[in-house]
Amino acid sequence: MTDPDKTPIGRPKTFDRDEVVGIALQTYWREGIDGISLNELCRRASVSKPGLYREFGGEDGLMDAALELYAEIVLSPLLEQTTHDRPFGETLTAILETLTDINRSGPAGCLLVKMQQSPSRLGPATRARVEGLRSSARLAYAEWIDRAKERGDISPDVSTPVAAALLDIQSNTLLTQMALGEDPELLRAQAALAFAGLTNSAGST
Amino acid sequence: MTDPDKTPIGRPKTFDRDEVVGIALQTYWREGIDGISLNELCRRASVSKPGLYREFGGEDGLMDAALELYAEIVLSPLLEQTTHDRPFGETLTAILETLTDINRSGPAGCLLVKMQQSPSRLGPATRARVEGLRSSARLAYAEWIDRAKERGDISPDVSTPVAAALLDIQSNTLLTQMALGEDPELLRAQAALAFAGLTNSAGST
DNA sequence: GGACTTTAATACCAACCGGTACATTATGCC
DNA sequence: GGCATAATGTACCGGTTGGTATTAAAGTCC
Repeated sequence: MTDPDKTPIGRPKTFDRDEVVGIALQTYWREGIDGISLNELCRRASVSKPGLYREFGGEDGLMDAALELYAEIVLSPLLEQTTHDRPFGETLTAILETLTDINRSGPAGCLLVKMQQSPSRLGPATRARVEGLRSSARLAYAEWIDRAKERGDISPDVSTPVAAALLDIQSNTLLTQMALGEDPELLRAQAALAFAGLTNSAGST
Repeated sequence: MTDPDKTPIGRPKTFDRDEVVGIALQTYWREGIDGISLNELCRRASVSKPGLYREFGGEDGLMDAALELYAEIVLSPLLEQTTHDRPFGETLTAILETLTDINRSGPAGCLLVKMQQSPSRLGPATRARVEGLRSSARLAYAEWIDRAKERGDISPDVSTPVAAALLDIQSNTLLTQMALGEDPELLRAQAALAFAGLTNSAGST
C-alpha cells in the first residue's frame, strides 16, 4: 500500500519504539509494575513523556506492548516445547529445568504473573491481554495433557482440566518463588514431588 | 509496676490502637500493600496522620503491627492444626479445605504472601517479621512431617525439608490463587494431585 | 483559678504521580 | 527562500504521597 522506503514528509522520527518496549519489558519484569512509574521509565529509556504518550497512548498501551513482547519472546518458546513429540516426563523435566534456571536470560519471575497479581494497576488493554494469555496457556497445557494420555504417559483417570491447572499453577509458583530468591534446588525437588501424582497415576475428580 | 486503673495526668487518650490495627489489617489484606496509601488508610480509620505517626512511628510500624495481628489471628490457628494428634491425611485435607473455603472469615489471599511479594514497599521492622514468620512456618511444617513419618503416614524416603517446602509453597499458592478468583473446586483437585506424591510415597532427594 | 502535662488535629512541606498544551525543530515540496 | 507537515521536548496541570511543625484542647495537680 504505502511506499516502503520512501522518506515521508515532515520531521523524521527518532523515537525508537522497539527499544522503549524492550526497556519497559525489562523494567516491569525486574521491578514489578507497582515498583516503577511512568516518569521513571521515561528517564531510563531517555524518552520524553509526550513522546511516549504519542507512541503508546498512555501507561496502559506501554504495558500492553511490553506484555506482548514478553509473550513473544518468553511465553511462546516455553509453550512451544509442549508440542514436541517427546515423552511427557522428558518435556516436563526440561520445562522445570528452564523455570528454575538461575542463569536464564532475563529477570527472575514472570511478568504475566506479576501483572495478574496487580489487577488494579492494569488498564483495559493490558488486562485483556493478561486474560487472553492466561487462558491460552491453560489451553496449551490441556492439549499437551491429552496428547500425553494418548501416548500412555498419563493415566486417563486424571482429569485434563485439573492436570492443566496443576501445570499452569505450578509453573507460576516456581517462577514466583525464583523471584523471591528461593533455593532452586529445593524448588525443583518440591516440584518433582508435586508432579509425582501426574506421572504415576491417581488423582481423578 | 504502674498503677493499673489510675487516671494518668494529661489529656486522655482517644486513639484506639487496636481498632486502627484491625482496619489496617483488613485493608492491607484485601487491597494489597501496594494498593493502599497511608493517607487513604487514615481516612478509612478516621484518624489523623500525626496521630498515627505518634502511635506507630510511620508506615513501617503500622504494617508491622498489622502483620503481627495477622499472625496471631490467622497464621497461628492454621499452624496449630498441624500439632494435633491426627492422621496426616486428615489434617492435610482439613487445612486444604480451610485454605480454599470461599466463606472463610477475612479477605481471600494471604497478607504474609502479599508482603513477601512486595519487598520494596516494606520497612525494616515489617521485613524482619515477614522473614521470621516464613521461617517459623517452614519449621512447623517440618516438625509436622517428622511426626507423620514416625506415625508411618509418610514414607521416610521423602526428604523433610523438601516436603516442608512443598507444604509451605503449595499453601501460599492456594491462597494466592483464591485471591485471584480461581475456582476453589479446581484448586482443591489440583492440590490433591500435587500432594499425592507425599501421601503415597516416592520423591526422595 | 492557674501551672503543668499529655494528646489531638489543622495545615503545611517537598517530591512525585499520570497526563497534556504548546512552542520548537527538522524535514520534503515548490 | 517560504510553506506545509510532522515529530520533538519544556514546562506546566491538579492531585497524591509520606512525613512534620505547630497550635489548640483536655485532662490532673495545687
